[in-house]
Amino acid sequence: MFPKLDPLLHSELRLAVMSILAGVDEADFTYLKKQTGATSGNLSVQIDKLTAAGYITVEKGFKGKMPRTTCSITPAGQEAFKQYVEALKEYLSASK
Amino acid sequence: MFPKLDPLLHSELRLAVMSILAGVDEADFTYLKKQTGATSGNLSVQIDKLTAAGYITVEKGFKGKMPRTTCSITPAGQEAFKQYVEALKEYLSASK
DNA sequence: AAATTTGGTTTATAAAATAAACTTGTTTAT
DNA sequence: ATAAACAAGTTTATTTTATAAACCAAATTT
Repeated sequence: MFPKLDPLLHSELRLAVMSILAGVDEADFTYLKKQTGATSGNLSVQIDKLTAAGYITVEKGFKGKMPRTTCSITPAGQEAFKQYVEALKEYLSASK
Repeated sequence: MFPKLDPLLHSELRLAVMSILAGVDEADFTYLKKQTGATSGNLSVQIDKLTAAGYITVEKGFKGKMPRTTCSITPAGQEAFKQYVEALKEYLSASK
């Protein structure tokens, strides 16, 4: 009746990050930070977890002389996000 | 852009419990346990938290000689659940 | 050249989820 | 009648997460 919710996605910040990345080609660290309102530390940690899970990829480069960390969602990440949304619907609609 | 998700509801088990209670008049401990597949300990703890938050009420009685714990959602709980669902939609649809 | 800002990472702390162990009483089998 | 097994939980302990605080290196501004 209640499917398991992917613990990697069932986190406010990671979900917000995935939600952003699901809709764009790529987004850099500072953009994600601004959009989510997260602290750098928290964002850094959660990006690591999503990377370790293979849900996103991170590319480190430079914009001019300043470091730039760019994140993109992977196909596996897209799929996991989709599955999570489906699973969540079961919870939200169980009351009907 | 991303509203805060009520931490009391953003928990797999508590959400499942609330989801069930949102649709019925009342449900007892064992029913909730069967439906959610949770362990007794976990369920007990999460019920306490929902009670402390004023989202549900708990009545203890007996069915024959055996103890029976009955849970019901409160108006505050209904409202919180509704708000949570609304907030969550912002996350899920951000990619559009 | 000193102070501040940018773009982060690492480490520490607080909170949550979960599991394991225990309690109280009941039913069943011997 | 008594021991064993079960029901319905609660309490305590352990593990996992989330979050914040502190730190770092390089770049920019004053």
